[in-house]
Amino acid sequence: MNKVTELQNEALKPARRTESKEVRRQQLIEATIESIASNGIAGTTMSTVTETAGLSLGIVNFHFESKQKLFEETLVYIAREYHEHCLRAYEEVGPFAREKLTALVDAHFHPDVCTHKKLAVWYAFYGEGKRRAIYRDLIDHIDDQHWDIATELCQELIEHGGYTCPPAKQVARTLEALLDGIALNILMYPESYTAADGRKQAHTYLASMFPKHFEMPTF
Amino acid sequence: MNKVTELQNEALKPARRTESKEVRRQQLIEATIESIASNGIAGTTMSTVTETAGLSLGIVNFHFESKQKLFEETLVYIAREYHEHCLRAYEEVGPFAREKLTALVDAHFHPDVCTHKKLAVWYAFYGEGKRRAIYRDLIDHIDDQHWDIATELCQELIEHGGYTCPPAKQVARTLEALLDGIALNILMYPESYTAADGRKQAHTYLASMFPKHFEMPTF
Amino acid sequence: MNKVTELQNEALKPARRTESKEVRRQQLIEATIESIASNGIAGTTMSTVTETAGLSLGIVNFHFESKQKLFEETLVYIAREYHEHCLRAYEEVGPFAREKLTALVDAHFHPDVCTHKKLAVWYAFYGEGKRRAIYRDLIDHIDDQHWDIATELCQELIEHGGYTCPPAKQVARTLEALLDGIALNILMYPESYTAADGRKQAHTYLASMFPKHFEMPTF
Amino acid sequence: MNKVTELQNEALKPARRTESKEVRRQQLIEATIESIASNGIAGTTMSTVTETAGLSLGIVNFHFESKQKLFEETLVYIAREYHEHCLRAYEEVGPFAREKLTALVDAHFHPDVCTHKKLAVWYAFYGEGKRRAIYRDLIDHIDDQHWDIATELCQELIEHGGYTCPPAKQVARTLEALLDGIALNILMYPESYTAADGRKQAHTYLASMFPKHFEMPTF
DNA sequence: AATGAATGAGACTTCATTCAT
DNA sequence: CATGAATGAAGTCTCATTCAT
Repeated sequence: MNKVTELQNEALKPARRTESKEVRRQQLIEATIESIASNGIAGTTMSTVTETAGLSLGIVNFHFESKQKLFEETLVYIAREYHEHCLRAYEEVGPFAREKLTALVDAHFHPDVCTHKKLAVWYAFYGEGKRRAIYRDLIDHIDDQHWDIATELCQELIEHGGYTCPPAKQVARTLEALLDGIALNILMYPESYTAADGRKQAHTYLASMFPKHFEMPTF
Repeated sequence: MNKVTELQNEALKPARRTESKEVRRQQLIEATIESIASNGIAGTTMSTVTETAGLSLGIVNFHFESKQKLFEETLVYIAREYHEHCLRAYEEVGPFAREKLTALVDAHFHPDVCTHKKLAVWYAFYGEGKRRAIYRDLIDHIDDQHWDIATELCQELIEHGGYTCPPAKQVARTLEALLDGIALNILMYPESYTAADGRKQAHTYLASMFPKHFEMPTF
Repeated sequence: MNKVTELQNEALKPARRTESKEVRRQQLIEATIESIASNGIAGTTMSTVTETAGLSLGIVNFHFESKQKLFEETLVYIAREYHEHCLRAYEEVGPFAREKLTALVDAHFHPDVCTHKKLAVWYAFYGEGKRRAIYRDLIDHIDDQHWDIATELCQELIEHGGYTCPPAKQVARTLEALLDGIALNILMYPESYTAADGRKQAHTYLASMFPKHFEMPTF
Repeated sequence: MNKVTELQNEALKPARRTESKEVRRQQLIEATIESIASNGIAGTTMSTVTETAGLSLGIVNFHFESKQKLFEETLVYIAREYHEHCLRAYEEVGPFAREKLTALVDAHFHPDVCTHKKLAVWYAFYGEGKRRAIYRDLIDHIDDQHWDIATELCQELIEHGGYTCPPAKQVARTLEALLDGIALNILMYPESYTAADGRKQAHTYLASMFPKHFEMPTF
């Protein structure tokens, strides 16, 4: 029985009182994302999480050590999902640097990871002050790895296109910063600025830097 | 009596138990910034604020309606300071668009406004979920005005330089997003990425877009 | 089938998933003693008990009505064990009052009943306030019976030795109180004061009161 | 204004909303004693304490760091009161060892310190298992000092009376253990065994050991 | 104006008990 | 019989707000 069938069967059965530990953890993490997006970190309580999940108050401390641990695992979950999503996109397309960079940027704005909810969680943790160091350590290496890959691809493009532009490392860093800034726009102005807008803006930057490889979108 | 004279008089008098309302409010707002930067919004309490200010616990509710209001006024204070700082820079330099855009970007990274503490406050509010709408409304028009000015300046440069590039509005938006993304970097990696690094990166972007007007920094 | 045979058979069989009700109850009571000794009554939970017993959490409520009942049965178990142990000692030795009193005191300090763990349980219940009345009722008649026996033996010694001393009832009561106080010492200072020290101290009292019947220990 | 007058005036005034820190702490410690006596340690909650004190729930954590700290300070309070009470009795009477030992024993049973409530607290902490070590450390040196004083007095009596009896140290230890055992009796059987009974029993022991110095009570 | 003790709602967490498996 | 996930009441502690001083 494949996964999809399993999930369909699942839907037919009455809600099981006891789910597997992994299913419940997943359920709670998703409720946490939901709640952080709606209420912020300061406004997210054990109650908001469990009510969102439709479960009882005590269950979080049963599956997670504490609220703090739940938050950490939630951030790790989102970070890992994003990371794997991007890596997969990077690996499955090919073989040209142009294609790979496009895939990477498009992955960033893909509806699976660039949802309002998930962006809200990212920025909630960014703003967390005291705990920023903890959260940063959790996602540090992911940031680094993205930067490395982007640098490598930019380097290939620069060599191939004979561009006179800043070093690949700088271009990649600017690209990453731009993606972050765009994400903030999507988060803050969801009604007037969408993921599609963001994607177009990122492509505009690529076309500006590497005109021989990327086509400038029309405005 | 102007502000300087007032401060001088202040120094001559013994510390007054009862300061003017405005001085106290200012003092509390600065303590709030300090505390949000150190403890995050969730970790900022009336106690952390008043202890930072060296005042008594009860005083906040005397000078501000509530904690919520204190937070709002704190954000407004930072936003207004930033805004006026940028506007002044924009107005005092002249008359060329190149000069004004440089001034605007440099103002963004000026040590008065681009401190770790103040960036932390910005991003703390960005991450606040439920209250995001409130905070956004407070700073919306500031963002808009910045974008308008930047657009106008880019437009001038494009016309003057005869660039074939995306519309000025797009370039300006990308610039704004980039500045936001750079600020996040300064916030997250204060040890390895400074305001000076950020400024250089922003100038690199300008030099890439408008090579006839801006010199590419050396790397 | 007697108890020894039963235990031997037990060893030959593979560990049964379902033990007889009595074995499980015994196992849980012993785990309760262990846990109360380590964690106190306030720190003893269904989890600490079942973990100590190596069983699953839910099992207590299957074998005992409630936690409260488990506690009561645990106290009764210890009290009964102590009582039967003393009675047996009293009955098996003889026929002189001197021998019987010695046996009674020695039984009190016997390694089977005067363990740190079991003393801890006694005093845990003594300190239980609200529930003290309940627990007291459980062990009341045991205390009384001990006192009666000790009184009878002292009476015999007094008559036989022609001592001029307080009434037998008083001497017996003092002996009982002394045994309680000594037990507290063993509980509180396990490293510097052992059951053997306690036994010696009790014998010293007997030798002081009944010098013709008991030899004073040497110091 | 002496203390009594002050207290009377106090009673006439309406309950003050803000008392001095020391008064509140005292009030809360007394409520804690009350509650431990009624409910045991396991049954004593922040609610039972504050309700007994007629104050609001949050106040304990304002005056004490935690419940744990409140408990420790409560035990220290009772221990110190008892200790000072005994020392004062010992010092104020004189000059003979017989008088001093009498004073010491009588102090033990004095209505100020030998109340049912306070005994309940002592034994509640004795029975506390895991925390026993902490509490023991708090009262260790008091026990030691008592033992030292009693030993010294017994030594004097033995030398003066020319008794052939166990070493003074042993007699003193037995006396202390007896006092503990008697206290347990008072605690467990408050209706049939009073502090006066206990005092008489202790005196009986002294008269048995030192017949030339103490008169045997009549029965 | 300023202080800080007091309040009490609400947060996190624990845990006795239940019950589907 | 046994398991252990789930529940939810109750506990400890925090903290925004109030208000007597």
